[in-house]
Amino acid sequence: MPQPIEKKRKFPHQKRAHKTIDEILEATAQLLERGGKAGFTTNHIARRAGYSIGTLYRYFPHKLAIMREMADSELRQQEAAARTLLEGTGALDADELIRGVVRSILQRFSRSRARKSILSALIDDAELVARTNETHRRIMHMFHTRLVEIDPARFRRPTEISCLALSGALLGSIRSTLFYEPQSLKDPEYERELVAMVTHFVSAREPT
Amino acid sequence: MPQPIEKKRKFPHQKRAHKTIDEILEATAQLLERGGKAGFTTNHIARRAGYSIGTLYRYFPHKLAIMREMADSELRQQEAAARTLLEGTGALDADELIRGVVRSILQRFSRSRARKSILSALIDDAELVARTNETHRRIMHMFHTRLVEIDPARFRRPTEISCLALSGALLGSIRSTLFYEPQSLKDPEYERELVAMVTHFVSAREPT
Amino acid sequence: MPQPIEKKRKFPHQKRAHKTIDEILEATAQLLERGGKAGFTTNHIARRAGYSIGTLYRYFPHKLAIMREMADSELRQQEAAARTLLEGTGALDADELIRGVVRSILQRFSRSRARKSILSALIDDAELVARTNETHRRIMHMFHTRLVEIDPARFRRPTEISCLALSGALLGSIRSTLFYEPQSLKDPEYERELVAMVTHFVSAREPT
Amino acid sequence: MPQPIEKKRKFPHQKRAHKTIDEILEATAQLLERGGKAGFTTNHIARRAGYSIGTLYRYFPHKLAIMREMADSELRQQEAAARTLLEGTGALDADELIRGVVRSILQRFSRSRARKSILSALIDDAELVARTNETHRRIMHMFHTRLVEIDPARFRRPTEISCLALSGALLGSIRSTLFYEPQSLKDPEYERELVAMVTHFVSAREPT
DNA sequence: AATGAATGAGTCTTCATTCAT
DNA sequence: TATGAATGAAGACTCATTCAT
Repeated sequence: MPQPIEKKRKFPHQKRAHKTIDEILEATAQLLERGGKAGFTTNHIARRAGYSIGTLYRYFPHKLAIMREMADSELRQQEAAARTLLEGTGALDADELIRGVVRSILQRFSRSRARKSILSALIDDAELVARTNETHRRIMHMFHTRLVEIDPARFRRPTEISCLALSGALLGSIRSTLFYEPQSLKDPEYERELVAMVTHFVSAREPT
Repeated sequence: MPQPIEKKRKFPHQKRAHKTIDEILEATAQLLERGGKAGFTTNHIARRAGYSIGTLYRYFPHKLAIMREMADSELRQQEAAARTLLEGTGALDADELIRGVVRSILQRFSRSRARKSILSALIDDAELVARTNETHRRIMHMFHTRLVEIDPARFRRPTEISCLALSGALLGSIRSTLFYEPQSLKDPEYERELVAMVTHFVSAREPT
Repeated sequence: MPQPIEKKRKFPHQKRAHKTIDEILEATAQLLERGGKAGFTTNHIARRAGYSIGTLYRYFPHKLAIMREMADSELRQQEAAARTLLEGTGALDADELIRGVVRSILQRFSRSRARKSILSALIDDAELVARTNETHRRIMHMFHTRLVEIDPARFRRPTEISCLALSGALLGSIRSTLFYEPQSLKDPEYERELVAMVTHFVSAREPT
Repeated sequence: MPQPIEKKRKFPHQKRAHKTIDEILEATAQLLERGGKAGFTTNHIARRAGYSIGTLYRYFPHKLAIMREMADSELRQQEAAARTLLEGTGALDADELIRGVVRSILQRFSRSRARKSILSALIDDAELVARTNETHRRIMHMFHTRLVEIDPARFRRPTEISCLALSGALLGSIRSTLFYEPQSLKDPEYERELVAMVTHFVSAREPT
């Protein structure tokens, strides 16, 4: 899957277009869900969405654009969920917040089996990988900053690198578990492990 | 110990086969290193290895088998490196050991850019993903066990799930950094972050 | 006089159809002018003309019909220009007339870069090629006949074949220059070459 | 037909390769001959050549390359024929030489009906058009120069522009006749017309 | 055993044309 | 009458794999 230049597709008056686009994205997710990247072709997507291949290309300039839209949508949802959590919990204490974050991410991943395939599809597209990591890092930064606000003595200050390491660790752990032992994603012990890891990670370090 | 794959690995060695197989694997690695998945075809591999495509198919039944052999070889090396570290450092204290582990993994990843492509190329193969995760978990278990031996009071006991979480976190963080900010892999601060994370992860937990 | 094509051209004019048809033809010409055959699609034509693709197909049964109408219109203009030249210059001497013809054709070609694309787009259509050649031959015949009227002693009589050869030579030379060295089209020396060629061609031959 | 970048195809030991290539080119010519550009697809070419589409792409990096090879081969033959004529006729007088040139070109065109389609296929490819025109111009220059050698008093000196005009006129006339009235190509009167045209064209001009 | 020419199913993408609204 | 969403046949090109030599 190369990365052609973006072309313009003029969109009709956003009404029925949205429906078609959503159906195409839905079909893409379904297709990715079963079978992964095998058989993941534009023709299959179109067929499953109930449209012709021509229609698919009316709304997306190329295959990669479909995946990008999926991923962007996912990232938007993740960021929105993070903000909601942060705003709705002004009163929460730090531990509850940490638990909330971990749980929120875990739920998101254990809910949709498609994510797994999306992730694997993503991996070919450098731009998407970058966008994803950047978003995750930003979310982690938001949380970590909030924790410091809540209890400046207990938590260390976030840095670029600490957020990189943390988001990588948290998401990476979830990702590999998703592939390897998806059922563990719902195991309370697994959640506890992650919470502990995050907690220690963001805590102020005693000089070693 | 490379051998023709999926021929039930009859005997340990098969004379000159070794050499050919190694050269094919080497060519595969090189090809993946520059160019990633683009242009990564069986014909290219054969050509670069200095053999004909027909010869390549004498030693590997299909492309996936080459990838699997590569990955297996990599995993074998990783496990061997881990054992060496563990054995050669009987006298090391716990902190040194942790630092040694992290450093060893970091070096392995920052050395070869090929791993990145290999990772993405392999992610489609469920069996390989499983094998990889299993190995990493086993390695983590070995280390964690050793730590407990060194200082039973300071470290908690490893569990299946804790090793899963830890290996996912450690490797996942490195993986996403590799894709997103490969230069950070050599940043001492990044190493410190990982060391701290691992240290806390394996430490006995104070009641929260 | 554009009309819906291949509907047997019932009546000379059909109210507002004229305007739409002209706009479509104009859009076609513009599109061909920039970009040539690349991106030259019915949808682009319709969009640029400010109509929907459906509307375009109300006025033209298929893409080829648009091209034909364009070409026909061009031929009609060429023939009209030729007649104007012939009528308006009753007093001109023969050499002036020849120069006038050559200059008129050259100007027509160097004015619009679209002709180049039109030419190449039409070359597949045997009927159009025939129509074009026939028209050019007819025009040449008109001129040659007039020259004989002006000075029967100096000029030989036109024949079917001589007009074919002459129109082919004149237009062919211009055509290849248009493709290969368009700037030469405005070079006075080039014009002189053509004038000389035509002059000799239509002159009475001394016995060789 | 876009113009992708040339890729490299490593050629096997020129033995059987040549055969396959020739068969592909032959099939291309045949296909172009009947049906012109309609149905002129890579798959058709391969099928007609008796090979699979994959084989075709083993020898040609893309469709355009096939046509370029055809055209180049044609041009090479034309130039070779011209040189042969020039060398073999050191003793010929000027008129015989002119007649020889015209006749040689006419024969070449009336022999192969494929040329017609090649020409039309060519027209999309700016590079080929340029190459073709350049070759024709060069050939004309060779002839014109020789004529001056034979009889410096009778013939004017060739210039860049005169050769452009002449080759355009000669080939252009033939081209349009080929499309429009191919049978005239064998008409002695048509040949005489062309000979006269060329003769006058290269003759020294009396001051007008 | 080695070679590499040949295969062809499968992939993405385009675009003229139709037709329900 | 106008619209534009939808269609789908068709085309260029790739690449894992086979097999005659």
